[in-house]
Amino acid sequence: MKQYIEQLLKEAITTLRQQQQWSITTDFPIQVQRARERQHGDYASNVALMLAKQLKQAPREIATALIAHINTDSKLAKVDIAGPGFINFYVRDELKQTIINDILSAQDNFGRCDIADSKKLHIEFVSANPTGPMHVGHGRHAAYGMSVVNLLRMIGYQVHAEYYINDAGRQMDILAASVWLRYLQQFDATIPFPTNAYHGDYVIDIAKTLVAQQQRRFYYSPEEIFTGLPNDDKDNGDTYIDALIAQAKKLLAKDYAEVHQFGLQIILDDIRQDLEEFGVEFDGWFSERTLVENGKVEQTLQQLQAKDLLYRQDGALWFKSSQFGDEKDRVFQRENGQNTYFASDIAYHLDKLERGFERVIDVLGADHHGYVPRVRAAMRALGANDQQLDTPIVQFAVLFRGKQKVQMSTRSGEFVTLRELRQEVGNDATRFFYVMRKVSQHIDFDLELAKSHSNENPVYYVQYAHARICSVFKQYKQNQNRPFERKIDSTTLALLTRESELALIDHLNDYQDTLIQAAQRLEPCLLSNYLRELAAYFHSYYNTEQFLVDDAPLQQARLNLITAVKQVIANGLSLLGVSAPEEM
RNA sequence: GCGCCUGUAGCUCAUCAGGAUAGAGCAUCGGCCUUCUAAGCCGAGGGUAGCAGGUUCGAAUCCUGCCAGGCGCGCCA
Repeated sequence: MKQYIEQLLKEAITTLRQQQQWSITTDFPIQVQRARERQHGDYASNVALMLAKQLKQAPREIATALIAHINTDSKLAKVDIAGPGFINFYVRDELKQTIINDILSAQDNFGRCDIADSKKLHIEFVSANPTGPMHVGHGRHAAYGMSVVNLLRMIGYQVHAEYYINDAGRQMDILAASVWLRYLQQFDATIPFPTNAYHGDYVIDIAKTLVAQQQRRFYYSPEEIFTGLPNDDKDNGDTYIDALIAQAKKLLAKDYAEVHQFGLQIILDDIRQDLEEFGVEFDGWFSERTLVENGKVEQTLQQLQAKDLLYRQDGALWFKSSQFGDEKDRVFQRENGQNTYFASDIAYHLDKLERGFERVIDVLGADHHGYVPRVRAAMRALGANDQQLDTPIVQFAVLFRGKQKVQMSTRSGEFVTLRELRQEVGNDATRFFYVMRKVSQHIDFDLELAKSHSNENPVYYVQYAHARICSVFKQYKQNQNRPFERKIDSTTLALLTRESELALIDHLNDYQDTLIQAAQRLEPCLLSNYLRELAAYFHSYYNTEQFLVDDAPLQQARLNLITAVKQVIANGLSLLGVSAPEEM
């Protein structure tokens, strides 16, 4: 409808330009918005106000001229001028009411369109280091990313959702060393555990499993391990743990990879299962290590070298990212000959484009926002168009217990896992809560509050509307013999004339626009807000009108209206990964 | 110091790419269950939109400066 009105305005302007020589720029953005107040009609446009300056005419005059050239047809009841020069459009009720039939016939697919023209899109999210279980910070990424994926699919994108596994870096070596040390402790409890190793209990569990499977196969005596190492790690934890890793690699030799892989696999399986239970599913799991092993990183290096974009300084190999908008150059290869994480990430982004994706989205955490310019720089340097890349930044979800901020660090083992959060609050409330706010908003999540007042979570408000509608139909089935007719004719629909009914119908008409907006702006919160409003209109309707009335046609009309509402609630919630319960 | 994000009712947040009278929930107060689920509805109070300028017919929204909070600024990932 919005698009339709925009078209009408466009045509009117074109006509006026031809007839009266309106000298205005050709590509004039025409804004049509939903009118905020009912008395202002259904849609409003500010074109006249926008054109006033260019045309040097009073906005109301311009509006009058435009209205005279608008082809009002069967869709519009009235077009008029209001206030300083807004043009208000009133859509015929008959037309609005047809949305009910549209919803009832499209059902689960209601709202779907293909304005994205089936373009191939790659989205990467979560991609947490597989060094420990998912915590509540990752949860926000998972919930947000999955909802965005669902929304993008609704508007026609062919989406490939991917999890990038950082299985090649130093963090993974620290994990491997941590597992090994915990394993050794099973045989000799006096073996010290470094400050900078991974302290979480899950590492001990992994180590115990390793003992059960391999017995003493990876055991070395403390003398063998600690001779030559610094006495403790108090002064320089990083140097100490690196020395320990080197020692592990030396002693375990080929077995090191096995210990490394063992820890990685268990954690990755856990992450996968956790996400799956949370309703978050990826189409691909992409290993950083494969990029190294199949030479993609090396190829990238050569490409950069061929373009003379690498230079050596202080023993390291630097990429001239500052030539492409980054604030300074970045290290590609370290002095010790190892490639940086950034190196494989360039190769990864190149690989995404080579796979034929026309649009690439990296969902990043607020702590990685500084990373964006260098990725863009790399893309541009290698001849790609960085306009294809979107990088929504997810702000932190900070947990509170009462007034106390919960510190979180995977390394120290102090964190609330996503699993714990899900168990305490429930999947539905957790998913909804995470996407209720704009991604650019920090969220303060008070655990005590979430647990004690979980019924106050807005998700229940929306779900309750759905359950209430289901309950009406249970009642209906008990009292009526004839089956419920889902489709209805325009005469019956015309019976829906109450204020609360028209408000609901208007809101149903906005569903698709909401999906499009939410998908294009990568903001699922627009959908969650929409659903809360829809539920509010419904609850209000529920309290003012009776659905199961004696007047059969009216009952028919109302039951169809609420069926449509139920369908839209279910559709919207499912895009957010939230269930629509039949009773509560 | 530099960069990114944020600042709206007592609290948590909306305000749909600059629009018409800034709205919800929680909390407070007052109503509504012999009729479809009261996890609901109706109503009241509560606002200098951080502060100060600027652009505009029009600013919570855009620009500048300042203040406050979060996050970055590694040959970590």
